Amino acid sequence: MSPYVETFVVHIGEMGSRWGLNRTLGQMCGLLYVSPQPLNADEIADALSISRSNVSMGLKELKAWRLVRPATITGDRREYWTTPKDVWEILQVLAEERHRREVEPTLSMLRETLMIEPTTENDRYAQERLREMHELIELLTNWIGEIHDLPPRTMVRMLKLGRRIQNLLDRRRKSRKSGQPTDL
Amino acid sequence: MSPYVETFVVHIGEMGSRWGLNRTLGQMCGLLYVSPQPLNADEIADALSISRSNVSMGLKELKAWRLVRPATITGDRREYWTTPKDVWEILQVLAEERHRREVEPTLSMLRETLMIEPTTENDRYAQERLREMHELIELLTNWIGEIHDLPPRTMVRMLKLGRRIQNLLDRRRKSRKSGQPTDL
DNA sequence: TCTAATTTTCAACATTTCTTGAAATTACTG
DNA sequence: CAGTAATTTCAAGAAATGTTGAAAATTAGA
Repeated sequence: MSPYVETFVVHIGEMGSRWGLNRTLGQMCGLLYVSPQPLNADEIADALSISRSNVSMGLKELKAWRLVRPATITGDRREYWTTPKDVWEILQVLAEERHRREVEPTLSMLRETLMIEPTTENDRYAQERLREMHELIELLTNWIGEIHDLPPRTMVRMLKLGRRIQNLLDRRRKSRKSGQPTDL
Repeated sequence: MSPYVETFVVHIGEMGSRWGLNRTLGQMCGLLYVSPQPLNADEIADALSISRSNVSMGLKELKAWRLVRPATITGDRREYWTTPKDVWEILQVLAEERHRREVEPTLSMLRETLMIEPTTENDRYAQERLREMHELIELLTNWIGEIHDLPPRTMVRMLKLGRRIQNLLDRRRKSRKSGQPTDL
């Protein structure tokens, strides 16, 4: 690995642990991301100075994260691997997977717990807190779900709009109030 | 702890580790969140069956996360603790702190690395990947920063709007194209 | 200022998570 | 179908993280 690539890979490794992966998984992703060609398991092990079996387990996990995909190199029997090169796609996948692992289980738990009838005063208070938590998380989840399906161009327009979204919303409200027809 | 509260606290503990905290930190937050009154360190240790010193260290970390705040109980010398009761506020704090820990260091690293002149063909390719990554992350970061300062009411409106945001944006583009004056 | 209640620190211990080499499995090729 | 190349599994060891009690430090009030 060139020093240039190494700086990046080492850093992504450190971050990896914070992003729900771990150091090795992060490094593997980083390496594949900046590699012009797909790499095979031995090349990865070699570049990162880790064992071949570690790479095998890492790839297995990264497949589960949908962060690597196989690439066939003609005339070579070994499997080659790469990441998506589109950052937007990577971030989207990361966000989805984290949502699945970090939010969905909590939503289920909240729904289930809210079915139980609280008996004491304290439990009644707790239930109220749980209800609020459930409501907001569900609202956010639905929003993200809807936003997710927007075409990338719309997405970029929204991002570039930034806080001026407020004007747009104000304007919309005004026009609705005044009874004008709207296409929304 | 009542079984009702325990279900919740145990679950938040499990999730805690995925949210960048750890089991104990998660449990402490969960407990304080559903407690009608603030609790002191001994009460926390007792409820969660962990050592007093563990609670002390946990509170220290949770202070750094801005997830707990002290509350004074008159006529008691001990310190009492609680979490914000507003879920929105909690999620916002969590998001901010995670951004600070998970995104900002990466942005710095990318900026620094992009200053270096790549020498080989491979490094040049890597730099291109880094540049794309930097660009998108910066765009997203700025957007989140702007959105963050919106008043909660605007926020809720935007959330409720969901994917219909697309119509709004289409409409705006049309009116700009046709040369009409706009307040945006 | 002194005392006792409370909180914090820290180094040893416990637990969890990660890494590895060897063995087993799978997948090609002649 | 052998035979070999490539990959995966797994149990043992290594490293990293979390937890604890004892002791030090801090604090509030007498």
